Amino acid sequence: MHDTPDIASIAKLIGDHARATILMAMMTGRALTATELSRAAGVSKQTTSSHLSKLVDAKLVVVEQVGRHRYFRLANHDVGTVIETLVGLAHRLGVVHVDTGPTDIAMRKARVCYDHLAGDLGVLVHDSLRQQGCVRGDGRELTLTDKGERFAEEFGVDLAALENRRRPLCLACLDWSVRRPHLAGALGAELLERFFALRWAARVKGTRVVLFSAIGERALRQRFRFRESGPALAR
Amino acid sequence: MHDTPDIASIAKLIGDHARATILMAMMTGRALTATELSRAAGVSKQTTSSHLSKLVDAKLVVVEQVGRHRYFRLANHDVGTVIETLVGLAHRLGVVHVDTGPTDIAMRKARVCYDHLAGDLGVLVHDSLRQQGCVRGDGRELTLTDKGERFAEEFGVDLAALENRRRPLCLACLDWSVRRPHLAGALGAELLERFFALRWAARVKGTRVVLFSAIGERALRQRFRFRESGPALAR
DNA sequence: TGCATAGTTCCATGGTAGTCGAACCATTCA
DNA sequence: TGAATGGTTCGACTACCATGGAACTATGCA
Repeated sequence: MHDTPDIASIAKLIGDHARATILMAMMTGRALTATELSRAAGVSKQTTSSHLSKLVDAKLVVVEQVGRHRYFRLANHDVGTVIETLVGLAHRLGVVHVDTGPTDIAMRKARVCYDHLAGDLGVLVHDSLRQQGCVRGDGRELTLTDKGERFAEEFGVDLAALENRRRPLCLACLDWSVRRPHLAGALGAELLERFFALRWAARVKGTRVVLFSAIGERALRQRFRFRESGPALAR
Repeated sequence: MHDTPDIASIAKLIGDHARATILMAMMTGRALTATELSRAAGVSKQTTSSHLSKLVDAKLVVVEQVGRHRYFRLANHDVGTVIETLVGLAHRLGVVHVDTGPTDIAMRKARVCYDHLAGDLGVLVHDSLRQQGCVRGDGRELTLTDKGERFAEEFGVDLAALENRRRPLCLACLDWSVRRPHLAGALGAELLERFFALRWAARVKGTRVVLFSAIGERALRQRFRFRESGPALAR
């Protein structure tokens, strides 16, 4: 009992305006980049970077690296609970609006992320496969189930060839516009190849946009049916 | 961003070691004098006075004047909730402020945590209720089962009255001597009241110790039977 | 390849806030 | 009335730390 929990050091971290705003912005559950957070907090990137490293050191926040982006989010539910009770105590309401990404609608809908499909449709594919029990897994690495193997083969993917490569077959890649995972890895890349081969979609030259034809999108949505509503939200 | 609840200024107040210790000392629910608090926090009276006036200004703490004494206590239950969640988070993160001092055996055995029972016996009550299927739940919030309701009514708790309050009925509060949860929330507080009413136990004046009589402890252990291995105590 | 962007580190600066000594006021009690 | 105790105010010292400018690394894109 003389081992008093050090609530002061935690509270001190929250007790700075910039950091509090950063944490509040993360309360949406979405992962945000340092730049977005710096805008939200209204301080420079250097300052934000310093704040974020403190929050990460204290394990209040975790970070996930995707290319040159680093996505930050609350480390666990307890952190959210603390913020929540603090907000309750402050008995006021307010939501921080953060500008998330480009306004290019086509980019948001479907684009290339390295070599696989990202954007709304990429997320749809991922969610569909997960919901149908084709892939499983909590973290970044996903496992392809038996059902998933059958699905892939039916779709014309040569799994044996893919497995020969060193590359992981299935990975969850965090989408920067939707902030929810889409399918990466060897299989993710191969699926995109199939979409092109089937003439469902084509790349728009000079950009990363993937343009689906009306027929192609309909075919995609049919193949990757999504039986409703709340896709288990990324945490 | 300018209308967001100002959680930073609140957290900043808690984010100082002396003030955090003061607030923790008040978690017993007792009103304490400035001098007592200065001893608890280990700072001078002037410093304590300055801290207290800040806490009062911010309405986290209220003061009651009695003669030349001024009794300070937490302003309301929300403040206690914030501290409680912070303690929970601190433990999850494993940050404890080690303060060398005599280990008071009585405190470890049974003490008041804000307004409910903590210590070995508090943990025993929690574990018993859980093992008998009276409460369920993984996180901080627990649910009272039908069986639990019957148990509480039999024990003389007026559940209907408790449910009328805003306060959550059952919460798991992490014990910082035993590192295991005990029962908090409205029911936790009410149970402690019953223990006092039944004359099983009494508070030791001026401390947070709850002293059970031999008869009282036997009665408690009988009522909250705990089948199987004793509480695995580290240390 | 060259350019733009994301993000970090280093550093100087200025403000804020925790601390206690000393003096002061208020209450109680002998 | 004087002494003791509870508690606050004032002022000075000090340490911490949030901040952004500048320079730097790394990644992605055309």
